[in-house]
Amino acid sequence: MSLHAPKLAPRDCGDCQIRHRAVCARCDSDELARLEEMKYYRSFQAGQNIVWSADRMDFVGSVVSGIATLTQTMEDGRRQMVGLLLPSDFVGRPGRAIAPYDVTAVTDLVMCCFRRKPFEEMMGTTPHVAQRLLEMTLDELDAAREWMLLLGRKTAREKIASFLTILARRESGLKARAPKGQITFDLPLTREEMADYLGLTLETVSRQMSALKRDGVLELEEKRRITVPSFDRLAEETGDDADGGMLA
Amino acid sequence: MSLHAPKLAPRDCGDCQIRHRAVCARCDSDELARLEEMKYYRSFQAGQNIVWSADRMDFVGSVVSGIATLTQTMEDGRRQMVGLLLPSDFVGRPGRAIAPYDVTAVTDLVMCCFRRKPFEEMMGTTPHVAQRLLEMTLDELDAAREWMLLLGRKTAREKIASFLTILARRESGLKARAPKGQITFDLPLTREEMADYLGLTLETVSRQMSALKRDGVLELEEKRRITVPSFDRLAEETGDDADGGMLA
DNA sequence: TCCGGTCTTTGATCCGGATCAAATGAAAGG
DNA sequence: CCTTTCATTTGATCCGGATCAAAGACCGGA
Repeated sequence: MSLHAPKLAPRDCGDCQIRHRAVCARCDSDELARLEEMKYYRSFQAGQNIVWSADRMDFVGSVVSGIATLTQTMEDGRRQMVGLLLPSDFVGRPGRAIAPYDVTAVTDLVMCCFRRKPFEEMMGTTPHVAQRLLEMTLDELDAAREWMLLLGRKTAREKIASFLTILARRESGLKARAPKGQITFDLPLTREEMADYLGLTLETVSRQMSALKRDGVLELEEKRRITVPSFDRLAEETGDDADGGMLA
Repeated sequence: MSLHAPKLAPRDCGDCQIRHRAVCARCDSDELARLEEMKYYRSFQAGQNIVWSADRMDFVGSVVSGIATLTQTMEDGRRQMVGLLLPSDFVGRPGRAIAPYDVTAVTDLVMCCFRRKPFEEMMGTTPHVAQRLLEMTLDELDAAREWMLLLGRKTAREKIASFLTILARRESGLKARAPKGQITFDLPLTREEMADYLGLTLETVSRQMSALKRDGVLELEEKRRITVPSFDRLAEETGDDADGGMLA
């Protein structure tokens, strides 16, 4: 709930870059200045809920650091993660007050926010901001549909491999289509959270991780730190065609 | 491929209403006239492919009559439907030339189309069109995420019930939240297509339909014509909370 | 009317992943 | 250092839905 002032001068700080890239790649300096005035920071603790399903969500923004998830839950407690927010990802629904899912910080998290109403007003006067948001939403929709294929048709092993492929790709340079060679990265999620993302149980996730390790597809120094000796070898396990799945 | 002239005067025809509702709820008459000039019609036969995955898609538009599907396919033939297009639904990706899925007519189909390029240009000059498209895309995204919950966590019986609930709701007045009493409608899809939508096999779909019939949740006069004696009874089977799942 | 094809139902069996259960490991606090 | 707690691994068993197989049901065409 607390509002945090940026720690660096606006024009220099990395956060602004992120905000700028996420929201508008083409703002002129006037618009940039208006965005600059509007923005504020919010911090959340690991495990803290940011928005509850069916609650009002009066801001939009992007993740500066940390990880957040979008989840849907059934009455009896069955959960399905429907989105994973990594640094530079955008959250929020311009034009929508109510989110149909929970947003939760899974690690300590800092977000760069804009109040929804004034942001929407700016959207009405600067057409390319609306177009940029449309682009981002289409990207999310593509990702969601790719995920539907995973949830509906892939085996447990393919699901794990697909998930790790996305993380590995993200780690080795933003959006690099098919990274080469060895990649090391941290797992941001517990086995249970991975299970919720992949439509599995935590035991199955654990077993399949062990199996992939046994088969030399990955190495686990610590439980949450992964090395993939060969990205291509991992990608073969996803069931996607060779050029690599998550095409946007 | 053929272009079809509208059968009625533009201002009177039902197609225009559909197009108008789908694309822009707030056009003034100048913009309406521009849209009117741009639009054309295309017909497709049942089973015909409209766009292939990874092919260019040089138009956007809305379904006038008939049913189309969006599907993703893995190399080995596993298929997952990622969208179902009913009359008045919008298709197309302004700003995107390439679709990452197949679009297929499952019945004979008529679409009201606009060429993508000029449509995009109009989007740039009339901000509320971009906003309208953003709204529609957010709706699709919500639906996709709801579907992720279904694919990842629901039982076969719940999947079928959820699917029928959507059709029943759609049948009894567009977007009516929770229709009352008895509803009769046609199944637009074969058992196999339903299976591809729900992440099941056609045998499981058939068995669960039989089970729901045996339990009095639905009646099957013909194989593809369904009567739901009580919408609420059906909704109970979906696993969603009482107010009815697919909240937008 | 019969025939061939497609869609659908139903039965029998199998298997991948869920469930139940227990042990191990690793970090946090007294 | 020991206890507590939580994440993870691993084992044993079960079950829902997949797979394999066969038999209707329906339709259009000869």
